[in-house]
This record gives sequence, structure tokens and C-alpha cells, in this order.
Amino acid sequence: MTKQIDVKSTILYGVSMAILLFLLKWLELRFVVFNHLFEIYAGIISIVFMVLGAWLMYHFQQRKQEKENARKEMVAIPELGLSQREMEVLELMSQGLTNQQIADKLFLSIHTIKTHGSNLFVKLDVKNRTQALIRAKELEILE
Amino acid sequence: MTKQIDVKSTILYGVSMAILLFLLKWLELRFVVFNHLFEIYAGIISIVFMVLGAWLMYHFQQRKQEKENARKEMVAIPELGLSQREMEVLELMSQGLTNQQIADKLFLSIHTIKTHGSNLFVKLDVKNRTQALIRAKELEILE
DNA sequence: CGTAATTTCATACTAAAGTATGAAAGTGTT
DNA sequence: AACACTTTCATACTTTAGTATGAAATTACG
Repeated sequence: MTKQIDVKSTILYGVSMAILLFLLKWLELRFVVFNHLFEIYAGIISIVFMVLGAWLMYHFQQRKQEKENARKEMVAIPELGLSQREMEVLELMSQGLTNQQIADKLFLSIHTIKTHGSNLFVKLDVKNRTQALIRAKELEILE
Repeated sequence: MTKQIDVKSTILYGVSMAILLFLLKWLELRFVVFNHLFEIYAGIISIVFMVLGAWLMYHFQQRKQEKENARKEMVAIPELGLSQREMEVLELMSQGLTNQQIADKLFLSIHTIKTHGSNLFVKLDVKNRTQALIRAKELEILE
């Protein structure tokens, strides 16, 4: 993917340079003001600064990407104090079961499941089971 | 975010240009080869082409981004009959958003989101959003 | 033994999710 | 134009999820 982009960039830069040189030539023909020295230096400067600009922008974009990726991975601290039961409930939640189904499977009251649910949501710092599963996957505390 | 990047870019370009002009001045002092006309034109060309280079690279990066986003959504319309909107809703569900938050993000009524939700649950043959996400992951129609 | 944490259950409540049904407007296709 | 599909919104309702609070039994540990 990146390679393809680079190739495209190169081509487009090449085309741009061709156009530039053509323009310079045209200028030279129209107004014979510039000598050849200028033309050469202008071309060199053009190339150098276009590359510089591209390079700068590329690295800015890269850093922007990195920051966004870093933001997501920041929260990796598996020292959350989840109890055994809470882990079980979380596991069953991750299988798409409702609180009632979890209660049946563990021979517990649905009230108990809700309690465990609320508690583990606090510990995971989330608001509902969907977010809990996302968080759990981020923290790699489930499969 | 984009605005901040642009500001940063501008500042760095400004600094770069200052350094460039200083170098040119230094060159002029050391080797009195270039006349003022050249210096002016060189500066202009430098600026123009650095901006051009940055602009080109910026747009290449943008397109690269778009393609990557498109790639994710491409796989989203295989033989499940999920409509575009339903896919969007599913995607946002998978980010842990509530129906209300999804509605706000898409500038839609919460009723509409619920409708899309119900419909895609039927198509995925599940009972709730948690199961929908599991199903979606199984079918590889999400990241 | 005392204390802290866990586990269990309960009530009462609020919030969110989900279903059923209908309807209107837009889109695209034949 | 007719038709199917999508998208949107709505009302009304049921179900599930989640919070707050309290309390009792159990377990683990110094």
C-alpha cells in the first residue's frame, strides 16, 4: 500500500517537474531575462523544496497517525482487581448471554448477576456490557 | 485536529523558510555570485514548491486514509443484505455507543436507530447488540 | 478472633434496548 | 409509470440492563 503511494507520488512529482521545466523554458523564450545559471538553480531549488515540503508533510501525517494509535493502546493495565465471579460473568457476557441466562447457568439470582455486572463495569471504567467487552478485549483479559 | 496540524505545518514551514533565507544570505556573503534578483526568485520558488510538495503529500495521505477506510467498509456489503445505514449503525454499535449516541452522531432520531438495529438483528439472526457484534466478528464484516 | 473482601440476594428505581406497526419520502430499476 | 427497496420518523409497548442501597453469609488472612 505504502509502496504504491510512493510510486504514485514519484510519478506525479515527475510530471510536476516536467511541467515546471516547460514553464521555465517558456519564460526563457518569452522574456530573455534569466540566464542559464538561474534556470538550473531554480530547478534544483524547486526539486529540493518540493521534496522538503513533501517530506515534512509526510512526517507530520505519520506523527498524527502514531498519536491516534497510541491513544488507543494507552489503557493497557490488567491490574484491575476483577474477582473470580466477576470474571465468570464477564466471560458469559462476552458470549452474548443476557443477565437472566447467566443467572440460570450459574444457578444464581439475576440480582446477583446485575450486582457483579455493575461492579465490573466500575472496575473496567465503562458504562455498559458492550463497552465492557471492548475494554476486555483491549486489555486482553478474554480469549 | 486537522486545523492544529495545519497550524503546526505553517509554523514549521515558516521556520524552515527563515533558515533558508539565512542560508541564502550567508551564501551571498561568502560567495558573491548571486545577484538580488536571483535571491528573490529563489525564495519565491522555494516557498511555492515547498507548499506544492506539502500539498501533494497531504492529499496523497488523505487519499491513502480514505482508501483504508473504504477497504473496511468494502467487505461490509457481502451476501447478508445489510444496507449501508445498517452497516454504519452496526459499526457504531461495535464501538460501544448507545442508540442515542449513534443517533446524535448520524444526525438521526433514536427511533431510526432502533429500527435499523432491529432490522439488522433479524438479518444477522441474533437477539441483541452483543450477539450482533459477536456474529459480525464471526462473519468478518467488521475490522 | 477480628477484619476485609467476596459472594449472594433483595427492593426499588431509572435508563436503555428492543419489538410491532404504520407511514411518508426518496432512490433506483425495469 | 410501477415496483421494490431504503431511509426516515413516530407511537406504544415489553423487556432487559443498569444503579443505588442495604444486608447477610462466606472466605481469606494476619
